[in-house]
Order: sequence, then structure tokens, then C-alpha cells
Amino acid sequence: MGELREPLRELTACGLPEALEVMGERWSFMILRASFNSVYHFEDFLSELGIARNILSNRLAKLVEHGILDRLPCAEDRRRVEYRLTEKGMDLLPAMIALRQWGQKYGVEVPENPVLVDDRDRLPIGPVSILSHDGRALGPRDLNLVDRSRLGMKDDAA
Amino acid sequence: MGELREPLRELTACGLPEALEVMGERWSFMILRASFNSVYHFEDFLSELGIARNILSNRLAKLVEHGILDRLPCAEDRRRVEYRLTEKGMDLLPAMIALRQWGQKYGVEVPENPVLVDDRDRLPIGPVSILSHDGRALGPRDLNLVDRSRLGMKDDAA
DNA sequence: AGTTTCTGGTTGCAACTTGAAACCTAGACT
DNA sequence: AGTCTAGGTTTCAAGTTGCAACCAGAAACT
Repeated sequence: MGELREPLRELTACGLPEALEVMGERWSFMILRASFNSVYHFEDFLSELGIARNILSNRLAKLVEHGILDRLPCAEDRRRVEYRLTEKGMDLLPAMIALRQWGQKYGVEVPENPVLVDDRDRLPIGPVSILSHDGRALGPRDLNLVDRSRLGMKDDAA
Repeated sequence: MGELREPLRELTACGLPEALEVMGERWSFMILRASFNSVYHFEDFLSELGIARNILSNRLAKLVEHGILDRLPCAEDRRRVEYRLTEKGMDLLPAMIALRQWGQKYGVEVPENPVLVDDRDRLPIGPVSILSHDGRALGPRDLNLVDRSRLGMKDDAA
């Protein structure tokens, strides 16, 4: 498969380009969502998402290759294959939910249906949040980008 | 521009497809990051990202169209244009950071350089978290998908 | 055994998207 | 005027997507 795209330059060092290499592709997040929604089989993804066959095949392979899904041939019916989220895949949940909440907030009024709830009390979850080291929720305005070498310093050199 | 792609079906009602319509495209998140990193001008995005001119032009237009960036012609030099994050764009930060942290966690060892810190104490932020309605941090295993109609009920019908 | 069906693919081909490089235009600069 | 600059468009080759048809191994039926 022609994997000749440049891996999204990173003149700034951070994990985004790496993350986007897989998840930046069309359908990846939708497959992840379906996967989290207990969709495990090829034909089920196919009809759930309305994606083209060859593209689904390609994406599943890529997600497996990147360790986001496991590909498990079923023991009882060896025609079937199960695609299951790995731990690494599960760790994409905050990103997926954050994206979803954003879409919800600004999208057309769609009362989301399968609602994500806290297993403990069955109440809908709150917003995905950026937390400080000690657990305070931070807004965009509370954030700052500083050079590694100046961590902990107030930048008085302004 | 041929906007004929299907808007990513949603047999399940949620904000993801809407969010992916803009942010699912290649470069969108990288542009957002640069934008958050105080990059405002066309030529600066161009050299910062190494993206093709026409694609950058197209993406910026799309981000503006979706209200994620504002396009402000500079008053002093009317050749110049400033692209600035809107409130809606800022609200993508949790998603962007979550993605970034995931890439950081699983990617090759890159000690991220401009580090995101809490403005208050200048210490690096913690992980982006899924919170319960009352602020407890939830892991993937603490989540459940339930039908809108059964909110608050323990599903004893198992 | 022989045929049919089902699952998860692959292949072929047309339409669309991407990227590199050249070109364009309004506004500054001298 | 003549040149430079910022932000785009245009052109064209190459890569990606999607539809539809085909394929192979494993059940299932007869």
C-alpha cells in the first residue's frame, strides 16, 4: 500500500503528528466509535458506517497495525474475525469523547442517543477536561506554552 | 470546491460526524495547533507546517467557514491577513490535547518542547480526563452506553 | 460429495484530493 | 514607474476514495 505521504512534519515537538498518522485518516474515529459501541465484525462495521468495503479493510488493517485494534479469528466459526479495542485503543477515548462533545455543542441539535454514563450512578458524564497537575479544571485561558528549560519559572523577562 | 463527500453517516446519533467534517481532514489539527502556538499569518503557517500552498488556502477557508478561525485583514498593512482562533476553536483544545497526549504516550520518545503549563503555577498540565457529573475522573471501564430513555436506571434487565 | 451461502477480503476503474511549482493581484516600498 | 511581498489560484501528476464485481475458505444444506 503506497505509504508515501510525509509523516506530518513537527518543527514543534509534540505527539500530535504521531497521533494523526492513524487517527487523522477519514473513518478512523468512526470505526473507533463503532468499536467502542460493541461492533466487532467486518460486515457489521460495513453496514453501521456505510463505508466502502476496500476502505474498511484498509482502515481496519491500519488500526490493527498500529495496535489500536486486535484482530482475533473466531474459534467457533473460523470465517469470522473479531476486531477488538486494545488498551491503546481505549486510551483514545478522551480524545474521541472530547471531539464528540465539541460536535455536540456546536452541531445541529441532535439529542445524542446512546448516552455515555458513569457506570457508578448511571448519570451522564461531564465534559472532558484539561486538568492541572493537582486536578483543577483548566480553561483555554489558563494555559500557557513554555519552553522546557523554563518550567516552573514565571516569565518575568517580558 | 466539490463538497460531495457524504457527511459521514450517523446511524448512532452523536456529535462525532459533525466534528470530523472539519477536523477529520488532514492538516486541520496541525493548523489548530499552530494557531494556538501564536501562528497567525499565511506564510507562517506555510513554513511552520510544510503544507502545500493551495491546501493551506483551502483548509484555512474551511476552518473560517466553520467558525473555528476568524479571518481578520490587518488594518496597517492590508496585504496581510490574520487568522485567529475563535471561542469555538478554543473549545477544540481538550480534543487536541487529548490527541497529543495519546501520541506522546505511545509515540517514539520525543520530549515535547513547548510544554503546556498551568498559568497559575507554571507546572505542566495533567492528563485530559473524562469526568463524571460530579467531577470524579473516569476510566474507559467506568463508562457505559445507555439508551436515552433509561438514564439513571441500573440495567437489571440483564 | 456437491452445491450453496456467508464472511472477509481483493481487484478494476472512475472520481476526487493532495502536493509541487508556476502564475496572479492588490498593496506597500523606493 | 518598477519592484517586492502576502495571500491566493491554476495546472498537472500522483495518491486516495468509493462503487461494484470478483474471489477464497469455512460452514451448511441436500
